[in-house]
Amino acid sequence: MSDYGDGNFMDMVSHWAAPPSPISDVFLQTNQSEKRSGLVDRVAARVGRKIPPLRIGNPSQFNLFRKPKTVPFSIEISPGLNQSVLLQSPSQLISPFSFSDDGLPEMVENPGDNHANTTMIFNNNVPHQPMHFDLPPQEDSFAIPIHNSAYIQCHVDLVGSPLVDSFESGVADETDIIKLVSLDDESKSEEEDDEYSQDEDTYTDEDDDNADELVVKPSSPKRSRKYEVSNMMTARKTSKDPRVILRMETEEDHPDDGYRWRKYGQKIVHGNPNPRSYYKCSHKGCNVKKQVERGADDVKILVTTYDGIHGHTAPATRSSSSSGSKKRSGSSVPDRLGRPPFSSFSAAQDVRPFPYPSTWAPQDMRRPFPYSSASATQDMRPLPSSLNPGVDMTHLYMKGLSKLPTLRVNQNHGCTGQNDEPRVINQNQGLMGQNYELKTDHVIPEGPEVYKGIIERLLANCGVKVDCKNTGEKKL
DNA sequence: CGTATTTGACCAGCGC
DNA sequence: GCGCTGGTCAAATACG
Repeated sequence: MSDYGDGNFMDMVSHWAAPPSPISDVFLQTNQSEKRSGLVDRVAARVGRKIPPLRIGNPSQFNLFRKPKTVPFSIEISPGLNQSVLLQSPSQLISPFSFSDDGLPEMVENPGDNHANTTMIFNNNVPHQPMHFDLPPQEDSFAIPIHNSAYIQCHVDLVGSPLVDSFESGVADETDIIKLVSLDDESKSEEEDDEYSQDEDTYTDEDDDNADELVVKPSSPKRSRKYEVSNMMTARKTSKDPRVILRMETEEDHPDDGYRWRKYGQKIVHGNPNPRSYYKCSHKGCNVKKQVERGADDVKILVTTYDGIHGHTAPATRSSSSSGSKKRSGSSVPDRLGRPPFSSFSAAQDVRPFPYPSTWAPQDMRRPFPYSSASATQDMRPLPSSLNPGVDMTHLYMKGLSKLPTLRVNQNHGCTGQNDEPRVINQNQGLMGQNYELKTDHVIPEGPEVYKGIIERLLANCGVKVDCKNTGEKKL
């Protein structure tokens, strides 16, 4: 990817908006880029640092994302925007399948907000039509292995002055930057670059031959690529279930998402020294699976891939949801670094070098590791993350909500059992970005709701309607 | 003893 | 057909 240099947000914005394109035009037309310009400065001033640039996935980071034919789209979320924001403002979640008739997102401002607060409203009434949209130039792109996938990158910086806690009322979206990223595999991306440098017309996409597959076809020069994306519903060829990929920065190897999982396998996959763990939902009859692995280049990043939708409610108790184990994955014991059990968001930890031996190259890449990535007590890998190892999705949710003035609520709601921090909720903003009356009995979504909300809204933005009720059915 | 994890083996898909 | 790879199975093992 291009280097956004000093991390200045405007570098990214200009980079993004530079080539004339439908999306960039929209941005410019709505003057949002200008507003954001000021926003960035204000936010940066508040947090005492520059807004980090959007990160475009490093193709070498996740071998998970290598297969070119399985590239739908990618969404990256800037620091300060996490799962909770998706729940609060799902309209911010962009899908290339959710554009209006002209293929463009409709930009609006949230009402009742003095700050520039751009969200995107999509017209989902455009089924099964090829859509054209321009994407920001990608110099690093990567593939997601299954069609109908969403990719979320959540940076959760809890060190020092947590970004999400640094904002004032009503500015929940100031740094909520979502970026569509075209996906492709590393090698192909490189090839594209070469070809673009020569003659864009020479580009051919092997996926073009497959009408059933989602096609992300560059058809314009590198700096202003136009992509054609077939409808998602017809793109679903190889995946039976919707797949959502979550990327988040956390030390915990198996963050609690509210469901109980049984680990059934672990394997080293090509291109990633970190093992991938395979989990199945422990609920009887539920076929939801997930894969958890660390990024190849950045072990701070935990990549969780969910396959399918739970057709049941989450277990009543969440304490056992983390791997479902009694102790192995629990955080009540010192972690692999010998650190004390998780109790709260803590100060920064030293960044530690990742101690994989450089010469380590097992003949059989499958199971060279004597540890389980899902077992914090057994997995002795030090992780160079500064995050507290006990962060789970509920915590992320809470941290996200805490962007706005906080309100103590009944701690019985969504108690994780992992810390005693008072639960806080967003006073001013509801789940849909609407203003709420101040209430004191808001139920804080628990892990299942967080997870479900993310999944549902991801899929909803992809044009997939999901029914997560107890019927066990799902509508696609 | 029940439950969950570990891990070697196996299978299927894909590319050559 | 063969090898590679990702995904899964299931017996052994670990733990409370």
